[in-house]
Amino acid sequence: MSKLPAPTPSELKILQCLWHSGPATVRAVHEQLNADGSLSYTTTLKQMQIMHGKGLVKRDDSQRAHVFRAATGEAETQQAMLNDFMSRVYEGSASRLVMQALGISRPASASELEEIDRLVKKLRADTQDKNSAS
Amino acid sequence: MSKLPAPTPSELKILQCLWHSGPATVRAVHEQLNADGSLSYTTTLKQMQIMHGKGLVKRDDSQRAHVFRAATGEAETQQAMLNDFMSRVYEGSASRLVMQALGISRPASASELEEIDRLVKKLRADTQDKNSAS
DNA sequence: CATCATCTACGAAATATTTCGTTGCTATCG
DNA sequence: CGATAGCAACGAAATATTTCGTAGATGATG
Repeated sequence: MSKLPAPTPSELKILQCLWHSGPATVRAVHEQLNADGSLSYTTTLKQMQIMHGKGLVKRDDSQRAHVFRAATGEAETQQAMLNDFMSRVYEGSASRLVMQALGISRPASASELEEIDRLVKKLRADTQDKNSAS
Repeated sequence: MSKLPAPTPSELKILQCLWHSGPATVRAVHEQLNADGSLSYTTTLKQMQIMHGKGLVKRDDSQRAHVFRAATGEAETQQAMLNDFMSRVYEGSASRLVMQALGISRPASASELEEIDRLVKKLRADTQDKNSAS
């Protein structure tokens, strides 16, 4: 149960590939990640071998072309990375992070804002509960 | 105007020191950042020299002990790092990031949630405006 | 069966990051 | 004035990340 290391930037790309497309061979990942062919096949292979060494991916080697799958879920990994990022960059203040995220880019559609609004309401209710309970 | 590189984790710690305490010497930064004395003075010095080379900090060397200050504002730097993080980890979806950030840790006080609520309302109003204007 | 394509494994180079020791300079104190 | 403390500069080691070439094994094709 030794905690997994955070994926590096290029490791993250591979994980995203596996999360979105499911278990895959090195070849499949390589072609999806490298449509332009700027990187060599062995680069992707090596990357995934390193990830296997770190425990970031699991490997089924019963076939000649090994099949890899992510060792952790996408949300779980994002959560861990977000926690690290939040404490490093925002010194743990979720609200400052959230406000900057909402402030800048606004890919947030009306329905997404609606969802955030609901979440805020719920959290406010929880806070209220805690305060009146203490 | 060549854009500045993102600060590395330990560079970020030094920047935070400068943002919070204002311009300071290597000595001052070192002692604040290293109360336990686990790192060597020259480590901090070298770090700050590298940062100067990258343009992350400005240096006043009119005194024997040079005085450093952050080259960019805290919010500006956080914004840039957040944009990078958001596109790398959440593939650009601010709302997913926000919802995870609000979901996990909840250092968000009632007043902070209030503020987020106001921001959401404002963004919703903007979206409304845009839709009815087009 | 011989050849060719495909796959894993391995070593290693190039770059970035973090850390420290040594050197040489300049004030300050006795 | 001479010793000492504090400072910047520099080189360099240790580690992590990214990339690639070569070698060896295995399966498919003619």
